[in-house]
Amino acid sequence: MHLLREQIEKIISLTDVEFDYVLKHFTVKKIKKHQFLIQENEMVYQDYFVLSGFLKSYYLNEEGKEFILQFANKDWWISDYNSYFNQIPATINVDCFEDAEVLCLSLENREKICSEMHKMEHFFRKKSNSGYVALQQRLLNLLNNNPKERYEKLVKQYPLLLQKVPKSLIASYLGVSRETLSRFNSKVK
Amino acid sequence: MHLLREQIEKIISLTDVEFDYVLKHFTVKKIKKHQFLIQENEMVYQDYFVLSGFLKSYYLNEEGKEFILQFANKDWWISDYNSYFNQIPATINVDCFEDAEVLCLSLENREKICSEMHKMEHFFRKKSNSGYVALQQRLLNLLNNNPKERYEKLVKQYPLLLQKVPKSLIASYLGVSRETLSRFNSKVK
DNA sequence: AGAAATTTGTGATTTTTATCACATTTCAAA
DNA sequence: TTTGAAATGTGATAAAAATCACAAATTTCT
Repeated sequence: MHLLREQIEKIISLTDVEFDYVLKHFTVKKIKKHQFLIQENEMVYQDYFVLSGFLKSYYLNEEGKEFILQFANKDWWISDYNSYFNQIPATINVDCFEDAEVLCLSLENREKICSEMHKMEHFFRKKSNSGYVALQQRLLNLLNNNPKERYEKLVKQYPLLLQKVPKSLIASYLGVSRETLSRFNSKVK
Repeated sequence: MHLLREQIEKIISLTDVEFDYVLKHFTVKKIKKHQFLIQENEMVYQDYFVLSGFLKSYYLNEEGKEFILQFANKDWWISDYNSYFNQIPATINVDCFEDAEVLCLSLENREKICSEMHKMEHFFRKKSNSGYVALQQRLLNLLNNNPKERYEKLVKQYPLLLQKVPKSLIASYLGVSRETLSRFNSKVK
């Protein structure tokens, strides 16, 4: 079954016709490594559903230091949601670090299918609720745990991430310097 | 106009009859200072919309250290959303630090009005989206800025909060020790 | 395959912030 | 109004993590 349909049907059920109709509101895009989907200061017209590959969203501060907001592979959504929802220029970047294929959903199309299909509005509400809860967990983890504990939790939760993603990016996701993170591996008690 | 209606009508419009119907799904509750709305390990049956007073949600770690997730006064919603949405025991606490009056919305009633009124599902989706974006901003602020910068941003964004809320709670919201935060006031060069 | 670029590991040092200790002030309740 | 409890300020010290510097390893590109 289509990856997107699988995700949607975890929350609501759709007939073939309905799913085809939903899918018609997406466009497909292929991106190569190092290519940008979203760049700072530009408008954000799409939310992206990842079919394959690996992407990241990140903020670049004044000194050029990178802070990872999110990684996304198969079955994840990624965008600059502040810019997308509020139609203001992006403050974060989204780029590809492993050739990817994504489905693009414009804000107009999102609102269109939400207003035409109550079920789909329900789906997106549920997704948003889950996203909120997940972000809150991450915030709490950041406040409550020290870098080593955060790293260990991440390893436990997403062991495969460590294979795919350079350590320096993991560090910037966890809010630690790459050197500090590197020392955790050697000093494994 | 009713405080809740005002908030809802910023996103959708309701007739008097419709609003009354929505409101019927809430119950009113008055709480006194130091009273709990949600306690760790207990089930969370309600989401709370604040009519007046001041509440906070926080996580208590093993050593008894408190991490503030959220403050809430008039016009804000507060709960343990992970527990509420997923019907699992609470991991955070919500208590009152200034006598308050809240509207309580059970998960069943929330889902009921969402399924009966497409408009209300739309409202809650939009609220959830905004909440997600706000949390993401806070996360980024935490990753990117040092304690002093975080404090200054907070003062700028919510100047009145500083009057109402003890400094030690502000510190724990910002993820800093109260001593470090206290030194910012003196050393305002 | 070989060169160049990127990523990673590790020591030495500095900086930042937490922690501990205690005095002072403010607040709340009897 | 007194009395105890909370909250706040501040110094001294300790601990954690960042930064800097450079070598080694790995990946990527041609």
